[in-house]
Amino acid sequence: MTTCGLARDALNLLRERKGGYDIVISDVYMPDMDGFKLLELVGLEMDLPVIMMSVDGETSRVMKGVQHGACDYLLKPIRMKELRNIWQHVFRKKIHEVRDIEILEGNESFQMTRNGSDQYEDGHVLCGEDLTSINKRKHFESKHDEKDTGDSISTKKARVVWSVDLHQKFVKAVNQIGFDTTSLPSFDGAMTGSVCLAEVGPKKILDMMNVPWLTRENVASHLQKYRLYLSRLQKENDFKNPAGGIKQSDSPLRDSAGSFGSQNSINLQHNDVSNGSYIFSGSSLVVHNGDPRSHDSDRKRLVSTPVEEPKRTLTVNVPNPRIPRSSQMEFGQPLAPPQSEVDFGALDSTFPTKYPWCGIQLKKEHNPLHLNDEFSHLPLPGQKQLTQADYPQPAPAISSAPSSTPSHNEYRSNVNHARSTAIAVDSSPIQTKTDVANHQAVEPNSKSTPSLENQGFNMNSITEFESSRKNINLGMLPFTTLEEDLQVCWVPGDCYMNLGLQNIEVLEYFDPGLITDVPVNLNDGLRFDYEFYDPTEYSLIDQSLFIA
DNA sequence: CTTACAATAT
DNA sequence: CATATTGTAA
Repeated sequence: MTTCGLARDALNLLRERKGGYDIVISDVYMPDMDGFKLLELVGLEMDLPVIMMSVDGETSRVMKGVQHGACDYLLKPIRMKELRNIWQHVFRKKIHEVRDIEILEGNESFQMTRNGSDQYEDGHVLCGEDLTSINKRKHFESKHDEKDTGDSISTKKARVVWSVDLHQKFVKAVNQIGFDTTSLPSFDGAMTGSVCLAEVGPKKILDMMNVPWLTRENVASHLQKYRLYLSRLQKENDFKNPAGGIKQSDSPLRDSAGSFGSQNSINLQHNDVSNGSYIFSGSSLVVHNGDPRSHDSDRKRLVSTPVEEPKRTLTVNVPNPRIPRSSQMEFGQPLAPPQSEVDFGALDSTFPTKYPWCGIQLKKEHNPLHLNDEFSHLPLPGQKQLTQADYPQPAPAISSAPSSTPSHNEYRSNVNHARSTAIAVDSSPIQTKTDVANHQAVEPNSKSTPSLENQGFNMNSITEFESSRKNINLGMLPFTTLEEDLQVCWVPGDCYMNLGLQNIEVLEYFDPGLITDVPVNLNDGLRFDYEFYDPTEYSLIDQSLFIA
């Protein structure tokens, strides 16, 4: 990527190296030339997509840009999201040229540029930046205006997204390693598991995963998170059956792992490139009876959980001092074949069974399972991120595909909230009723057109989500005793990633009819990664492109 | 403003 | 390599 302070310079570069650049991003206001003039010249002399940007969002100006041939007009505090989408312009163009090729690498290729045969994709940015407007946009920008923008963007290391897909690989690797080393997974014995884990290191995992661009650090970081997650799960389990419960806990864990595997299979392959986005439909499928609202289920789960064991929650706070990491042990159980889709099935089965009870308290035993499930979810959360973002397209498909695969939702939303919830929860007792009311109000929409709404996404919903959960809980358990409340809180923590399990439970919970209310929440949850695709942008993109 | 994630430092 | 800290994004 090349940045220029003056339009003339940019023009000269473009003329010198025709073919050396793929896209031009220009500010409307530049010291030496009007952005529209540049746009015009570029349009006349070369066939490059030009994107205009400015702090000025006045329609007349935007229109002018478009009329002069700009393929996009970005308002200045430009966000990564928007930048992620500009590659589309290049892509579209290239497609015509039959130069597809690596496009695919997509994600990163776009900004980082890989020099490959193609020279590179450079965009050159001309701009006088007015960073001023920007919020955080940073110091870097302040320094050298123009360059900074471009540089900062390109420079920044792309964050790894740990899509479901990726996470699956990760889990698989962990399990395999554990498996091999221990060699005898046969028992549930936590010990074994723990041992295995101990042996598992980022390096090995990285090797196993076989994902080229991933670094050891990435894996290490994720592993850290994963372990935390595990420990958390363990804690919960411990509480549940501190002494005897062992069995249950173990098995469940395994299941969870397996579930992941299953999901993987389901996932799309596009992912590799970058999409992690959609992937896991599997879980969702399991969850709902047909409804696409995967999220809902999660939340529901929360609800259910509370029901399950209220008392403990209290204790929870002071949970077992037990070995913190012990949790891993369970985890270690990887023994169970990772791939097992079976687990999934199991889940499903559970679902029905639970269903019946739904009424109120399903409980306990399942919990452990749930936890596991949750685990699996972990991976999902990250999806949005940059890297993946680029590729996108599939997402839309999801929406379209609705009937068949309502499932694709993303877990991630759930994940994030979990903790917050916990906190919030405490307070919740009081609020509960009110929340519920609100929640319901919202719901209506979702119900009417679940799929649509999903697409529509609810970006904001986070808060709503949480509230919704609470509501649900409340709704479910009007009485919620203090204890219950506590549980609620507790659960959330666990939740981190849970989807499937929660979903299941939720369903049960809901089935009774609560569902009607609940559903709304679910929809919200669905929102997907949608964000990537702006509706507008989306339109821009030709689906055909992807298809190709 | 908070939470959660991934990166980076220790 | 594990854990703690930091920086960001939602």
